[in-house]
Amino acid sequence: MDSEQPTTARGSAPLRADARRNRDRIIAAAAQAFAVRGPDLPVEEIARAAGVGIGTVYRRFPDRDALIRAVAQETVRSAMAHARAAVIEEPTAWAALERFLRQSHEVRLAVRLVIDSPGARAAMEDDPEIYELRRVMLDVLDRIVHAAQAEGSLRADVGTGDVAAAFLLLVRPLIVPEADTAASALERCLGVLLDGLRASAATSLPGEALARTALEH
Amino acid sequence: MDSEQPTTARGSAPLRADARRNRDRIIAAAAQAFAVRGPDLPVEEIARAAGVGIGTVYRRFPDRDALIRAVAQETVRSAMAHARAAVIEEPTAWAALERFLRQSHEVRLAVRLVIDSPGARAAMEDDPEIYELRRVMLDVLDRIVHAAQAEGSLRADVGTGDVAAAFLLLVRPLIVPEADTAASALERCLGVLLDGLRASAATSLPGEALARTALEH
Amino acid sequence: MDSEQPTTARGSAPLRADARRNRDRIIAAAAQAFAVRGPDLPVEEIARAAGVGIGTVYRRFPDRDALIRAVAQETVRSAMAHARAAVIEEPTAWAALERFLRQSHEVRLAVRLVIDSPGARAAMEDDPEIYELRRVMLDVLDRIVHAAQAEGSLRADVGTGDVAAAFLLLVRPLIVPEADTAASALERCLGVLLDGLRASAATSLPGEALARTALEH
Amino acid sequence: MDSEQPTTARGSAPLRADARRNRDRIIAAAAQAFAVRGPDLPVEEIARAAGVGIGTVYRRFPDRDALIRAVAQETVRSAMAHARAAVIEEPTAWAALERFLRQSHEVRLAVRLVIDSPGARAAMEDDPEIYELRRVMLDVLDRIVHAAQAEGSLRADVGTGDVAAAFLLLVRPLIVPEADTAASALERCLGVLLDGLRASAATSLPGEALARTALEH
DNA sequence: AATGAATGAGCTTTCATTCAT
DNA sequence: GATGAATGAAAGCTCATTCAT
Repeated sequence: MDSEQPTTARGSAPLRADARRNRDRIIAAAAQAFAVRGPDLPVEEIARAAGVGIGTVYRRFPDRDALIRAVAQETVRSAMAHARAAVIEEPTAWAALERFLRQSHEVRLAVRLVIDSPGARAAMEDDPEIYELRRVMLDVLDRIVHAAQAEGSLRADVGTGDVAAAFLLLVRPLIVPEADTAASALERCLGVLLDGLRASAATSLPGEALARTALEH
Repeated sequence: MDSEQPTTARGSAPLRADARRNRDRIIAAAAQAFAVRGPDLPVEEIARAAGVGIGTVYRRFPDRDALIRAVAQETVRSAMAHARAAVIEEPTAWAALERFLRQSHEVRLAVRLVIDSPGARAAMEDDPEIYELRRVMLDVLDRIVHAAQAEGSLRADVGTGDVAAAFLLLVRPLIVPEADTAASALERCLGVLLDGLRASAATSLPGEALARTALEH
Repeated sequence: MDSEQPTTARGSAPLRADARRNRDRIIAAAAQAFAVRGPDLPVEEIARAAGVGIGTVYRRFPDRDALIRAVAQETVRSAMAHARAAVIEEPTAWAALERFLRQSHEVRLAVRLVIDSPGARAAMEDDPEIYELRRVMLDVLDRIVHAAQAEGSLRADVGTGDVAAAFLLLVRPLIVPEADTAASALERCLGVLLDGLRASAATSLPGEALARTALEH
Repeated sequence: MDSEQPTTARGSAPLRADARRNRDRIIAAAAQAFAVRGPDLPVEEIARAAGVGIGTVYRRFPDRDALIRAVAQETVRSAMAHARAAVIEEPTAWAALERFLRQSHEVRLAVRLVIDSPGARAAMEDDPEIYELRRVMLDVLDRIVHAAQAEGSLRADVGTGDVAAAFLLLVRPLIVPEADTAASALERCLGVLLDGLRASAATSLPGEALARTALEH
């Protein structure tokens, strides 16, 4: 489910081995770099981190935004895999939800870039693949939410959009003095949020439940 | 509580009335502009929005970072006022906490700039006034947290640092297709978080409670 | 007829004296540079030639094309003056035509850029001022052509478009080993062309007379 | 007159058949591409048009300029053939001259590249083969001019250099809104020029007749 | 003191050329 | 020998900052 053919294969001939290797390296370096320094760092930095010349980056990705989109796709792709695995493997919908929300660092970047990135916003405009990914992601979450409400574990007054929004809150890097602190702080905030999402904890919320459509284009 | 002396008074002579007016205008325009367009907009844009020449901006603030710091100070200053008012005016500590966390709108920019801005990070380095402000903010929150735990409304297994972290989560702008959606989504997320913070909702959280010191430098 | 107010005044406030001076310098340097090295030379070269920083060029002209357009306008403007003066001052329409075709070096550049530039083509697209100038230029020529045919000096089987085309032939720099040679070769070619344009020299030409409209957008 | 040895044969072994085929394809594609898109298009585009890899282009031609020179040679070579044919086949020297000047289409590119290209100028520097070709071309024209003057059809006050200059005027692409217009405008301009070159049309020209030597290096 | 013009470093992108496959 | 990937120098453009008016 991971080792498919050339990742962006879209009919174009599969890349030569070295090109493929470099492409992967670039995306990995970019993902890393975006995560650490935000989406505004010089492309040259990414090139250096990937150990390639800047020209190589531009041969593979027509411009900076294309690179961002590619990173987003690559990482969301794996986020999807995780999420679907969660649905299948976990015994309860609640557990799946918990796992979904606890998504890894990699997923964090993905979502940030795809759904939520302020800086990379423009990069996503009018990119059908991105829209598609967003839809797929919300689909998965939608299923989890409904199942969890059906089993009575998730409070009934939230919609898929609400949970997605909560997810978005958690997905941003929390900038605090110590990186370790950030990690555990996020873990704990997630815990609090989950406690707040339990059916048993529910007090009233303002407004209407947010449907998934609220976060689609 | 508003007409104190020139904010940056550092022993330097108080500004002439018109100079002071310009300074205020610039900060206001910058705050507005940062909120709308993010922290990356050109200084010249800020000048234009403030209705002054760019030279005037630079006469008042030695460089871009100084302006960012000033905006942060100004907004945090008012955040503090609100928070203290909350403590005094609200009948219960829980209500004060709720109000504190609900500060989102105005505080949002402040906190983003002071504690959380990745881009503006460097701007804050080694600025004693900023450290001071951060400390003050945590002080206020600390008091609220302890009081709320004392009155039994806030779960006992969270520390001031945890609440501050939760606050940080809420403080970021939520980027979704519709601006209105973002606002209500944040309101609702806050509701969920508050439900999760109630003593009654508590299940166990991973790790140790985060002390306020975890978020200080 | 030359020392009017700010040349591109379009409602925007008149430039400060130094800015105006630099603007003029830049246009002059650019005209010179374009004439010598074609329209593809680095903007930085122009800046250097004008004795200003590159930023100054970009402050005045949003991009390279805007600069080309400005040069074109500036020079065509003076071409117009010359042409109108020719109409008024010369005793016969033929003399005016001769003078028009004999246009100076400066005019050469102008026309090349406005009507004929292959490289700068895109720069002119959709620029209403350029269209306007082109129209005006053809207007002037149109009047001369008709008058010359009315007086019987210009052969009757050519249209304004034909004369304009001939003009275009002459307007390009003739690249030959010696610059002096180029100048006199052009003079002599013009002489031959004029001889061919006389009513008395006419043998038949292929196709229809070219109307001025053939060269308008 | 076509199947001579490899053009750049310089003592190096004749190319293998497939290599030769590639070489020809590349030159043809480059000629076409230069004609259509001007001399500034990327080498890679030429490679693509030729249906070969860019590496192959560089194996055949050490650099971009070598390719330009080769294109020039190839096209001038065929221009020469035409011109010589004109001399032989046409009944009068005037007819040969007319045909020579009308060569425009195919010759256009050649001459532009060889004698006249401002951009490709450097590419020609110090290339003995190019000098040779230029000389040959002027030789042919020289013979035509003298013959035409001997038969009394061509005005006596022009030299080979003058006619060559006129040729150069016609050889450039005429940039006008419609491509068709350009073609017929050039035809008509040629007609006018020819009328001006007739002995009968002659009025006086400025300066001295231009000898062929004026256009040699 | 205020203004806005000038500056130039820095980032994005292109493309001639080299080199691994 | 052919291919196309990688390279990096060069050019366009932006914007923080300085300085003349």
